[in-house]
Amino acid sequence: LDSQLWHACAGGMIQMPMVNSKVFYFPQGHCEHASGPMDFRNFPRVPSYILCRVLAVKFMADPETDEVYANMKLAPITSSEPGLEEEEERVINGGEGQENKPASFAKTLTQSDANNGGGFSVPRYCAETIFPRLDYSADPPVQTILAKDVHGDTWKFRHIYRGTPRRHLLTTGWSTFVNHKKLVAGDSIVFLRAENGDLCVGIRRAKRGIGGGPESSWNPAGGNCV
Amino acid sequence: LDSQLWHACAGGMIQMPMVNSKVFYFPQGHCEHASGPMDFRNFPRVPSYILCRVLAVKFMADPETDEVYANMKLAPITSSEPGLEEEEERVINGGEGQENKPASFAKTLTQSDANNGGGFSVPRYCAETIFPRLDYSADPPVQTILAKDVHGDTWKFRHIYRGTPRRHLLTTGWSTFVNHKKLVAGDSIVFLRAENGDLCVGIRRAKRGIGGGPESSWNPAGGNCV
DNA sequence: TTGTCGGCCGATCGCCGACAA
DNA sequence: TTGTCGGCGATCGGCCGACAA
Repeated sequence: LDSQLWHACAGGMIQMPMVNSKVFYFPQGHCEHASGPMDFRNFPRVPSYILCRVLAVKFMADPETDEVYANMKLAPITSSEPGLEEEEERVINGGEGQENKPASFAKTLTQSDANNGGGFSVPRYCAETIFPRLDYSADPPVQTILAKDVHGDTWKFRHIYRGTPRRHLLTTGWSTFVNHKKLVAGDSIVFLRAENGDLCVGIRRAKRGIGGGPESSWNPAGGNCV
Repeated sequence: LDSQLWHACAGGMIQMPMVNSKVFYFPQGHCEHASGPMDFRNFPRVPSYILCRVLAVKFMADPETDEVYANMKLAPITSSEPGLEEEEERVINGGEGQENKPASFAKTLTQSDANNGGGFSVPRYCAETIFPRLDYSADPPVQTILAKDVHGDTWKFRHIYRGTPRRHLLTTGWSTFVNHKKLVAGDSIVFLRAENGDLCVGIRRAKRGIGGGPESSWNPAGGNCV
């Protein structure tokens, strides 16, 4: 899985440590994330955190849901090990340099995007910045867009600029995508222009937690250009 | 799972031994059935067959495909055990007495049954023998039919007698059934009238073996009233 | 008796601009 | 700028009798 697309799907709040950097591993946090709350007072010999060196990082995506996650290989660091202190805070950010991140855009799906008539309302900024340039001399301006998902599968969309006032829309192909990915209002879609010019598409599922609560509507990178 | 419906789905060629009867157990046959061809010459100490007593028989159906199978508990018989010779050939036939089998009917689905317009052409014999009696004074004669599948789920069909010449058809509800069960032309459907009067419905998948061969078109009970 | 076909009608899908937030 | 709505044309599902095997 492409690291750039992975980061675009994960969102701007997610930072991944580089291989060979040092991290703290929290056994209780890992355990709770994997299988729910657990009382670690029964295991007093498990330390609350362990200093580790990152041996490997693998960017993954769930074959069913497209949700991204990572596999990391960690090794505990003995206190005598020579440190590479200056490397500790390095992170993989999807691009090489600081401002070399590829352009990407995330939008949370509205009811109209997910339910109605099978169309997707494309924010102008996304259409003009991420999508291939549209020939505005045509009437109406229209083109076919190809986008690769996290599995490398290509999706075809009809991109048209129409209506009064004019706006960008994805029409034919959009509902197929929505149905196949089982998207609902509240889920987000991510468009990304890779360095080689390819257009990529990823998704972020809305939090499905019972109750949901106000925190589930707080989206670290939702609706904003990364 | 009801033993009568199980036998109707399994077909007339399938006979199940009664509990306490004696059977021969073939290890190689069992193994090949479960996991494919195997060379038993590597295991010369495994006998080719073992005389056993049937301790239990459980009639099952795959929750996904509805295909029926059985779980049997066998115990090897020591040669010194007193035999109940007269019981050896008793089988469970789904009914109690000899001619007490419930009426059932199997039909292999045609292209028209599986693909076209969502209807099912009901052979006259099935409609008149298995289905509830239709009121032929109405014009057209029509009724709603309820049928229980192997899981106990009830399916609703519109049964109508129309056309020139007149014929029995299942219309509304049929395509839902076909899609849900993923039936294709060549699969079979079994209707059965249980002793309590309930109508039941089961399915037999067509052989999907590679090549198929002529033997896959030879259906022990297909198309015939059992 | 029943498998397949074309006709046809109604439901749904999905593209559209109007309008307003 | 863009979310939602009603309109409406195209497509599809599915019920029908005709016809022939």
